[in-house]
Amino acid sequence: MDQAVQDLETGLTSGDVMELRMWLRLMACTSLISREVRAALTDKYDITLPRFDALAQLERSGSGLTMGQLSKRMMVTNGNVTGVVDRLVKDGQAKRVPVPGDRRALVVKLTAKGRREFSRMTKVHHARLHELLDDMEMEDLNQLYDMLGTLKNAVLSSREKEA
Amino acid sequence: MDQAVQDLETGLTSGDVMELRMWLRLMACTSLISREVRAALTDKYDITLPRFDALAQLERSGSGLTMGQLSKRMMVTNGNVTGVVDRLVKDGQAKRVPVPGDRRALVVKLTAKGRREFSRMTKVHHARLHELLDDMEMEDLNQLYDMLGTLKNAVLSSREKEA
DNA sequence: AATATATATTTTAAACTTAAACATTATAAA
DNA sequence: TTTATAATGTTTAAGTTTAAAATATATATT
Repeated sequence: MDQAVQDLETGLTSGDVMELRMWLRLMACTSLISREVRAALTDKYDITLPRFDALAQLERSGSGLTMGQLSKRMMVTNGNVTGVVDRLVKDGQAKRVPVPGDRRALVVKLTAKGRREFSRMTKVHHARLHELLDDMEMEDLNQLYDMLGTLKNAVLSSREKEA
Repeated sequence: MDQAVQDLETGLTSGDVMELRMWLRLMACTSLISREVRAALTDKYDITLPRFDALAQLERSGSGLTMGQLSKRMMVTNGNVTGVVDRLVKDGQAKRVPVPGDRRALVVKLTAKGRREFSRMTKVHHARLHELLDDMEMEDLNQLYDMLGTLKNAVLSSREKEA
């Protein structure tokens, strides 16, 4: 992005200011929706957002994910996933299965109970999201989705350049 | 948003699917940028993102914020702010000042040290954000900002309807 | 084979986060 | 005034999160 007029006070260009504003608003939106979605889930079920996210990734994966894969998809650190999966296992929603041929790795799989309960939870999750976004036009939603894609690619490509 | 064709398998409409996709991508973007910005800050300074956020809110406020106000602006719970401010105080970056006329309330203010250190940190923060968003066209950035505003308003108005 | 390096996961310590309970002070109502 | 209700902030318990260290296994090099 082009630099523009520089503010003598703050040292910020008008581009910097726009970047900052966008970033603050992005966080605000995520935080706002997160809170509502979490509340909907925890009101009805004994589940947290990270646990729900893990179940969703496992369901989507079909046949399970290694701890490392799950960590990447949840975009959290490795050690974090250990604790979340521990609790899923304790409650019988997931299980750890050894990987034949690699004794380091473990595949996490949903249990029948986990799949069943996730299916119920996901209905509540989608319903709450739908309520929250009811005022959004389909067109805006699509456009926002595309713009976020542009953003994501921009950030990813910026990271790659550094490596 | 209008309902559309309903999928018999999942019970989701095409609108639901779009809502979900947008939400997942929103979280992904926030998470992606968060991680980079946090790393930039913690590499150079002994500060965490929540603490930096608190400092930013206090700086912006001019004359300080009560615990409750800070909690609202940071969009986290009341109890959360107690701990974050505790650490700022411990490190001499902020102080709690009694409010004359209301012995329940406390105003959190930046110290000179806090202001000085925040000013240095914020440069790193903006620089990292600028690197990450360098590939974004100014026009796209503006458009994204506007769309996020639409989203924020949609969610806020949806919440109000319920109350 | 022995050594070095890399990969997969867990553990640890410190901090963050939430919801709910608690303590204190303020305001309204009887 | 006395009592009830509300507001402000802290504490607690459980869970999340990170970065860094540790453990165990796999792969590559010599």
